[in-house]
Amino acid sequence: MPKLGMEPLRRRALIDAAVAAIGEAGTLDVRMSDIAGRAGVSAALAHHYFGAKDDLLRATMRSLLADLTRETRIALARAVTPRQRASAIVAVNFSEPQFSPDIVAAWLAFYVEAQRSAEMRRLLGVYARRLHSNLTHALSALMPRVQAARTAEGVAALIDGLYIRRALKHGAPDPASAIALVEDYITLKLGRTP
Amino acid sequence: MPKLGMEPLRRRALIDAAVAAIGEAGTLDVRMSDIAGRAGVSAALAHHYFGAKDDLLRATMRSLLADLTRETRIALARAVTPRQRASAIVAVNFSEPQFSPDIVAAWLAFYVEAQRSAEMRRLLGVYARRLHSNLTHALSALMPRVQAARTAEGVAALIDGLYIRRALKHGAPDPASAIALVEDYITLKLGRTP
Amino acid sequence: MPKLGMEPLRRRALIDAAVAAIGEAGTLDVRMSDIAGRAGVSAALAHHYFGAKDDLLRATMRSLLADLTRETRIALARAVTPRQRASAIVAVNFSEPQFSPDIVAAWLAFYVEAQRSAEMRRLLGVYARRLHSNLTHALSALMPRVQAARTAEGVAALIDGLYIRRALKHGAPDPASAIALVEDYITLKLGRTP
Amino acid sequence: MPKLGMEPLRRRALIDAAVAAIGEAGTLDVRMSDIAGRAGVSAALAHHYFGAKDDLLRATMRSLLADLTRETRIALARAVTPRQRASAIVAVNFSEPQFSPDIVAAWLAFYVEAQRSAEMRRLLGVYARRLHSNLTHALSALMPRVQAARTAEGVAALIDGLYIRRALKHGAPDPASAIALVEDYITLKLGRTP
DNA sequence: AATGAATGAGCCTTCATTCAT
DNA sequence: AATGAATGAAGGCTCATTCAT
Repeated sequence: MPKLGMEPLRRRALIDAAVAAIGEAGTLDVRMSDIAGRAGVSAALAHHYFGAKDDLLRATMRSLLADLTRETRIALARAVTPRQRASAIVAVNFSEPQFSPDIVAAWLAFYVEAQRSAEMRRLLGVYARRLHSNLTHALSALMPRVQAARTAEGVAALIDGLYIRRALKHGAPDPASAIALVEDYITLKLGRTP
Repeated sequence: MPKLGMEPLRRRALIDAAVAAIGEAGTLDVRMSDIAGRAGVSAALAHHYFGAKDDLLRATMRSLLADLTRETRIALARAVTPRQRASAIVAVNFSEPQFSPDIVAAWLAFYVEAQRSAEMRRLLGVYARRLHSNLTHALSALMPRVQAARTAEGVAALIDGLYIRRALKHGAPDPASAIALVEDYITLKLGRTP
Repeated sequence: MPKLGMEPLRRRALIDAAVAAIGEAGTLDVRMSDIAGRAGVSAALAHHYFGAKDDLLRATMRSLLADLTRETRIALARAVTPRQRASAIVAVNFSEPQFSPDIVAAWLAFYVEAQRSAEMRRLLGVYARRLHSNLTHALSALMPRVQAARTAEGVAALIDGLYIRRALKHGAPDPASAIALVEDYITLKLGRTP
Repeated sequence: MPKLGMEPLRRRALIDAAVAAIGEAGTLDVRMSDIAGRAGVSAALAHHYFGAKDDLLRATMRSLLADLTRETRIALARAVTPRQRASAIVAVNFSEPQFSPDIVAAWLAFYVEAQRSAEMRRLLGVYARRLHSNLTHALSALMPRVQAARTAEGVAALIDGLYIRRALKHGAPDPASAIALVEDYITLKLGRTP
């Protein structure tokens, strides 16, 4: 009987290493051997478990999406009022580790890749629609539906903008002020103080 | 009898070709031979005029920045009131050809590269600070300086976010609705300020 | 409590799997893991029993040779007259499973490998000399020895040629017409000899 | 003006080098860098001119086929009687450089590859059909058409068989005795002494 | 007896860059 | 001024082989 059960551990380690490598480099253009090295294994093993580099990258992106989805679900479950639901969605996007420089940079790298890869585009599209849908749903209780959808777009754009600025350290928004900026926007749209 | 005065023409053609190639690919990871081919010359000539690929890329980015700077200067010169100045800055960022898909994608590509290249980071920093300064200056006539700076940050983030969403076709904002979104934000901030 | 007596079973299964894999691929360039998989075991086990890939291939070739040798011996034992002996040798080469596409393709693959491997060359040489010797011996009773040797060469060349054409499906000779072709050749040579 | 006109020279040199490398190795499994090295250039240049390894191999096979086709055409043009035409076809297949060990081994390697590559199979099929057609046509003037076709098959099989035996040095047929063997077969089928 | 785990070596391929003309 | 020719360096991927259990 050989050493057993390494596969899930290695897959996890390789995906984590990929996030770290991509986040640090700010691009998907990292070497398989770098990723593998960070995970403490050979490049050959990465290929053994994932096939080609693209497969590992796809798995990595799915992992990022899954993390965000899970965190969002948890945060939404805690929220009671519609306003709290909207705030919960915003908060998750700027919470640790989602808003850590590496994760943010990795997100940006996948965004860029989505311009070329249909699969990446599809995955990001799913996330974008869910974010929009969640926001619109929460805000619809507080304003007309059309207004809610429009506000959701503004919030989504703000989140993306703050992400890219975080990645580039332009005005390097810290989580608290990022949240404050978006909350302020929502509050203004609601037309009353929180 | 060599053709004289070709240098400026070739440099311009190569830079334009670089913008087109990068914009189409959505990344700086395009071949020198592709760029040169679009400009109708050989890759060797591109090296002759620019040295290394990095040099051509830097020149290309400077060109994008110069275009935006020039357009901004022109638009600001036309504006009379502070409110018009703010709107002018916003409008330029969403006017043709700045907000065309290729230009937007090229911007995004350079943003990403800035994570690695100090020179790119410096160039983008100059632009970011100028945008922020211009906005803050215009808005300071309409609200307290601290509020103005804060609003400028929001506007900048919105612009970046709308750019990335344009590049990815997430909600694919058209110029008019993008401008409306940002103008709405400014108007809200103004109305709430006093 | 390890299973006992598995070795001969595994070796046989692996050799059979090698023949099948090589025959299907038409080359020795098949993966150890493919061969092992066909035998229902891991690649590591194949190494355990055979050492290196080359060793397994050599054993596989010996197996093919042994099969052919055995069949030839049986067929020759049944033959009574010299003419029958010649026909028996021919018939064996085109009988099942010797002339089945996979076996034929495997033979061809080993032929090719013999250009590089001295051991393969030696093994094939033994078989070639025995074929020639058997044919010459049978035909010597019917024609002068020199003529018999020459005819044996023609028969051997025909057999090789029909094998390669079978492997490539050039004119895709079926067993019956292949035999007819070679028998016709022998008959012609016999009729002309006296 | 750069150094010009190297392309046809390099392509020719690379194809010749490929034939030599393949002929020596007895397989298509040779390194691009080996082929390029024999041609006195880098592997990168081979890719520059041919694209992928497969493309170079296809071009190499086409070259072998073209050589044989050309030689056959020349030889047929010289022949007067049908019997001479048949002999001419045979003679070409065993003439220099067609029957030189390297060329023969290269042919064999491509034969083997044809089991996997549809393109190779197609190319070889064209050649096989032309050989058969040429032979049948020549022999049809001397015997019934059905007999002629059957004899052509025998001749083709003999040629293939003698090629493979040449490649493997089994009985290592020299050109003269190879021709004699095939001519003898044709003569026997014609039913009369030459 | 048997295998999952793991890797080193090797090859194809790409591409920026240089050079001679 | 311009380019075809040419290459070195680098990265992805495959596969036989070894090892610990």
